[in-house]
Amino acid sequence: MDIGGYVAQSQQSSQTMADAIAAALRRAVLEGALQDGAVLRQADLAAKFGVSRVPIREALLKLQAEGLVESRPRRGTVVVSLNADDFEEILEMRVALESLALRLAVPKMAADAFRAAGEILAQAEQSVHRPAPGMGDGKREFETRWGDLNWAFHRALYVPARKPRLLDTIENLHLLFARHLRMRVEIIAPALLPSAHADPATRDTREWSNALQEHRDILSACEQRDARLACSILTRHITGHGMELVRRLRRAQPAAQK
Amino acid sequence: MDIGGYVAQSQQSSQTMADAIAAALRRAVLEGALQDGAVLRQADLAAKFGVSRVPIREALLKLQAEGLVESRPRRGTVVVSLNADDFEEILEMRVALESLALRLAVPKMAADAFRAAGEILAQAEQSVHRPAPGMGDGKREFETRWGDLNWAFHRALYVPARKPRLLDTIENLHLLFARHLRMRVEIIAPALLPSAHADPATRDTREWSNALQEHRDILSACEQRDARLACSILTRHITGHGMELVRRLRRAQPAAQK
DNA sequence: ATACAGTCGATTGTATACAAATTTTGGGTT
DNA sequence: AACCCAAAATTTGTATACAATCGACTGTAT
Repeated sequence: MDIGGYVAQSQQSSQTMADAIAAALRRAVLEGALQDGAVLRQADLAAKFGVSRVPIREALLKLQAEGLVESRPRRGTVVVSLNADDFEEILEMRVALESLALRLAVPKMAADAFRAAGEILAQAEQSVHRPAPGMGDGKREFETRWGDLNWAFHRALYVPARKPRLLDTIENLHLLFARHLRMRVEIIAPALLPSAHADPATRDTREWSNALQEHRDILSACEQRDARLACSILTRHITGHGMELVRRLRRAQPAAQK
Repeated sequence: MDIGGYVAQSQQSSQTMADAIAAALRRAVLEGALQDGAVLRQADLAAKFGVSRVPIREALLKLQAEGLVESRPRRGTVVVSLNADDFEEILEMRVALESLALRLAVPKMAADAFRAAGEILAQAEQSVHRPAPGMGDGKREFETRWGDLNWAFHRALYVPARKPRLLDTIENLHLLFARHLRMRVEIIAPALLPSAHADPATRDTREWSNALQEHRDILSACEQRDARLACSILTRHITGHGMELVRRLRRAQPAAQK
C-alpha cells in the first residue's frame, strides 16, 4: 500500500484528526499510491496512522461522499474503479458545470483575476519546457505537478463567479477525472496509440503544449469579455482531451467490469 | 424540536443504524421539522434515537456531505440556512445539470419511460384537483406530497439517461431547493405578493397547475424526440419558478446574514 | 463601569471494549 | 473431485469511557 508520511501535510491547527487523515488518504488516492479496487481495512489504516478506528471511519465517510471510495454496509470499503461510462458521465458534467462557471465568471473578472490566471499559465509553460526542475523523481512527480497547475488555472477562471458550491462540485469532478486519467492512460495508451510518436515523453509534451495553447485562447477570450467564445473553447478543450480517452477505454474493455 | 418517530421508516433490513438515522434526520430537515439554524446536539439526538453518539456522528457527516447541515470542527452542527445568493446558485446548477440530463435522456426514452412519467403526471393532477385526499392534516402534508410528485416526474424524465452520479447530484440540489422554498415562501411570500389573489390556497393552486401544464409540455416534447425544445421548456420551468423567489428574497434580506 | 484573566461546565473528538455480521476454513456427503 | 453445511476467525458497527477544546461565568485590576 505504502502511504506512509502522507499525514501532517498542511494540517491547519484547528483541524480534527479525521480531517487530516481524510486529506492524507485523498492525496494517496489521487496520486495513485492506492490503486483501483484496493480494499481499505479500518484496522490497517488505524495502525498506519497511529489512531483508533473511529477517526478512520469518519475519514472514509468523507472520501465516500467525494466519490473516491465506495463502501457497502458491512463489507468494507474499496477505492473506486471507474469504467468508460463513468468517465464519460464525469466529462459531461464537467462540461455543463464548467461552462456555467465560466459564463458567470467572465463578467465579474477584474484585473487581478487576469493577472492570477496569467501567472499560473506562465508557471505551467515553464514547467512544460523544462520538465522536472530540481528533484529527479521524474514522470509521476511531473504529472501531478502539471495536473495541479492545470486545475489551478481552471480554478482561477471560475473563482470570480463567487459560487462556492459550484466550484466545489467542479473541483471534485476534476480531481476524480484527473486521477483516473493518470491511472488508465499509463495502462492502455501505449498499447493502443497509432504511435506516430513512439516516445511517450514526446507525445505527452505535445499534448500538454496543445492544452496550454487552449488555455491561452480561453484567457484571451475572457479578457475580451467574450463569454460565448470562452465557453466554446473550454467545451472543446474538455471534450477534446477527454472523449478520446473514453473511446480508447471503450475499445480496451468492451463491456466488461461491474 | 419534535422529530419523534422519524426512524424505522422504510429501513431496508441490511442497513446500518447510522444510515437509518441519516434518513430520519434528512426527512426531518426536508419536511421542516428542523428549522434553519437549529443546532443539533449529538447527545440530544443520541437520546432521542436511543443509540450512542457514534452513529449520530456518522449520520451528521452524511447530511453534511449533502449540504443539509454545516458543522465546524468543535463547535457543533447546525441546519443550513441559505440566502438569496445560495438559492440562485442552486438554481443555476439545476438548470445546467437538468438540461444535460434531459438532453441525454430523450434519445434513450422507451415506451415504459413515457408511461411512467405520464402516470406520475396523472397522479399529480388528481392531487391538485382534489387536495389532501383522505387524511386531514392539510397544507404541509399536501405540499410535501406535491413536492414528492414533482421530483418524481423530473426524475422519471432523467432516469433513461442512465447517469447515476448526475441523477444523484440533481436530486440533492432539488431537495435542497424544495426544502428552502417551502420554508421561505411561507415566511416572506404573503408579505410581498401584490396579492391579486389574497387567498394563498388559490394562488398556490394556480401556480401548481401552471407547473403541471409545463410538465405536460415537456413530456410532449420528449415524445416527439425534440430534445432542444424539451430543454428549452425545462429551463424556463425551473428559472421561472425559482428566480421570482430569488428576487423576493433579495428584497426581504438585502445583504444581511452571514 | 469596563476590560481582562482564570476557572468551571458543557460539548465535541478519540480510545477502548463489545456485539453482530460476513468471510473463510474445515470436514463430511454424494 | 465437487458441493454443501457448520464453526472459527476477521472485520465492521455500536456502546461506553476518557481527553481535549470551546464558551460562559466569576472575580479582579484599571
